[in-house]
Amino acid sequence: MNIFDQYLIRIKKILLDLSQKGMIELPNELEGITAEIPPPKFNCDISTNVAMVLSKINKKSPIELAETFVPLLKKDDDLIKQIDVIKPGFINIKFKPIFWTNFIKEIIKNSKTYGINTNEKKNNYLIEFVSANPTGPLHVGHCRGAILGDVIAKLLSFNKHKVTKEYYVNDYGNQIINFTKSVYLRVREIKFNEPFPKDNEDLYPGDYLINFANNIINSNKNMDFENFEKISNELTVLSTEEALKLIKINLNSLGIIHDNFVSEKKLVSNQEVQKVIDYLQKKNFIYKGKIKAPAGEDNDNWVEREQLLFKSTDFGDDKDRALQKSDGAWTYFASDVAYHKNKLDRKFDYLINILGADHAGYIKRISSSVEALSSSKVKLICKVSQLVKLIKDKKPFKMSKRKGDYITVDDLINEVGKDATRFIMLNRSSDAELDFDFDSVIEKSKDNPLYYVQYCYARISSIFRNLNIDFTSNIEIKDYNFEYSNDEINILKKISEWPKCIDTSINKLEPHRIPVYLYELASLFHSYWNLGKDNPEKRFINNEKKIDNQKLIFLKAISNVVKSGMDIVGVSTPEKM
RNA sequence: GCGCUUGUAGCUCAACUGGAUAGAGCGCCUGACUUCGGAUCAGGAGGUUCUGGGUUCGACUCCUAGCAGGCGCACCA
Repeated sequence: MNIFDQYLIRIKKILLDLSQKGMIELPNELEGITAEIPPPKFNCDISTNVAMVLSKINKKSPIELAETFVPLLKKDDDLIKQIDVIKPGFINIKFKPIFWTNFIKEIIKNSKTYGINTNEKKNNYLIEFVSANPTGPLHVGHCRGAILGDVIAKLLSFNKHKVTKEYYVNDYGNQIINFTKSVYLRVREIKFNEPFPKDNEDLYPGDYLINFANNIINSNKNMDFENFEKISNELTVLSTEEALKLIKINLNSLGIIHDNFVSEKKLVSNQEVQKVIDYLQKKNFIYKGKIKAPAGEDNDNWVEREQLLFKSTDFGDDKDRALQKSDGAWTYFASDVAYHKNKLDRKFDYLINILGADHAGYIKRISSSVEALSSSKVKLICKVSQLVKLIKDKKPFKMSKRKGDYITVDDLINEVGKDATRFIMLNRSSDAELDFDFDSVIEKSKDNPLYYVQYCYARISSIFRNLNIDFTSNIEIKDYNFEYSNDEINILKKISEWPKCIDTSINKLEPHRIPVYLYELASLFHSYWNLGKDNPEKRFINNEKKIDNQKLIFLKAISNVVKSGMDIVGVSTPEKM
């Protein structure tokens, strides 16, 4: 029920008809022709650029061309009140009120599916996000990408695509060795009273390691904690398990649940890395060579080494990338290539990765590897979530792991709450840096757009409460013999944009459009609500304490869309606030 | 030095895959509560969309050359 698509299809049909009759020239592709939402000032419901797009190829002025389309559009369509041709060549369509009665009838009947693009092919998606190192709790920096990934997944699911949410666990490599050592030293601190070396930069200083150590000691009474060499493998497993447990709790408090956790270590031990290297070697994407130092930096201690390299420059990367360290261990990149081979083997239609801004430089090489592995058949879509700039006391707040003064997901949820965190982190484009003003979010929560949208839903719910009508049940209206006023049609128009909003959000993977849309819808609703102050006719509940059918489903239609939208964002819609 | 990315009202941000006279919130000014919930609403002021060129019927959007901020540029992950 996307009215813009419906009319676009109708327009294209008219064009093909005309072209068959030889009355018009068409380009090979009709892509540029659109049915759009007109700016509010034009007092129309749908506009199309068809005449302007076709003007050149037909050697006619857009206005002239538009005039020939108008009667054809009007023909056999008695829902159209008026069609205007405006300045540059737009064709503006205005519907009769009965159109909107039909419209609301349709979307109430299909309230569960309204907004879903039913014409679109349904695909199988894999989305990898968060994938933070299993060395400690999540902090605010992880939050934005986590929410971005989760909402993209929700969006795709809403549109009936199949989605698998995955977390890649980097439980292999130097970081993990350092992490395990750190846990071990905390164990020694507890058991043998040896102070933890605070000044060693390789170690993880956070106090949470004390908890990890305690948990490990308590549940492994028979372990020989005296001898690190003996227990290091087991301790690594136990330590990363502790960290993952904490990370999962953090994710949960954000409302995020992954379907799979894929272990890097397992990929290595299953020889999957070795296999993928062999595979790429056969395809000539791997050679032994040296990497040059980057220009313009102090490279005094740069050592050129001959090592195994992947030819990512074949795909536009600025240098080839190392796969193996000098001690023979695989680089992070090598096992990630194996991981992506693993993804490809599972036959998804699309692979999506959500990365933090600090890993943006990594995109070229990993997407190169996917191209090489899939013979360019599968494209890896990488979405970067830009940094969150924390503001505290009106000043930027720098997090420092070493000092331990960083804000964790826990802190954030406790102070701001899950819903506000999700809504605010999502309320703007992920391409732009985000100012997250801690104080203003906490203190002046009234200014929070989340509450503005929730309040709209709560107000509608309060009407149902006052009328003793079950808000959550479906409403059946038999008599649709009514027409909506201009104020109401304004809101219905906004509701008609909902499927378009979903479409664009998915096609561009820009979920921030959802909260932005919801805010606009809520704003129209609040305006309408306040009209009732001066004009009792505009109130929902009349003097007899009853409500007209047309107003009842009008409210229902609005609340349905708000609910769908808030579900996608992953925040609650309380009936009372 | 190179790569990626951002630059829109005083501040924080939108702008529907290139559409029309660029929109919101905050802040500032003026107004609306014996109300279906004021966590709301109505109105006002505020713009050379960083700069210069180009493509186009049409550019905040695309190309190009700059400027400014952010991120990255080892065998870290």
